Amino acid sequence: MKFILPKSFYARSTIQVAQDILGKKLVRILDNGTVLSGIITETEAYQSDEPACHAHKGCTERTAPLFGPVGHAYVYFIYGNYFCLNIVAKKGVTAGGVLIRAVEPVEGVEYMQHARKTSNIKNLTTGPGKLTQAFNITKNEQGTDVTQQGSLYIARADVGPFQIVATPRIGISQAVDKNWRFYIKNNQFVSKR
DNA sequence: CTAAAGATAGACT
DNA sequence: GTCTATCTTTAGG
Repeated sequence: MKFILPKSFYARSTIQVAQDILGKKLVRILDNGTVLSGIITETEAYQSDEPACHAHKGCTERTAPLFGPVGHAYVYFIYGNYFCLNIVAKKGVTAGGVLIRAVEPVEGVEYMQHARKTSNIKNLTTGPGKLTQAFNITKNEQGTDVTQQGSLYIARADVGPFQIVATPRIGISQAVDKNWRFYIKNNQFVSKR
């Protein structure tokens, strides 16, 4: 039985969602029917009222989904090589989203190993650019509604209790004093840097 | 039209 | 631990 997180889950403060989405399952259905899934282990919160967010300067063509309805995917290309996956989530701000930084592979591990060209399971999805490669997520997934069972969605997962750790975000030059990066304590599948 | 910077990963010292 | 490839997006003339 699948338990997809409803839109109301994302209609809360971005920071709240970033924490609550930890331990949930990211599911990806490929065109050929292959199922890929993983437990979300690391996230970051971004919202338009702070300078580190892409949407801070206003709505542009790239960031448009962040201003739209919650529960949609926001995918962008960075550094000429990598994609990053975000889920739109906000309340009380004009735009905001949760960056998925890392997941723990569950289903479709063989496909991920092929896509990532490595058999080291701890190197498959432990970073924003890595997980999009492993899950075959590209700009085609831009705007996908993750509250509906389609090619990409997020479901509740059967995981035990865990502790959440908050730290400063990674790879940004502004608002680094905010502890808006969250990950599951003692989980090996988080990006280390 | 031209230029500069960026929510990274991987290779190299 | 440090350095660079690489190209989309965005700002400015």
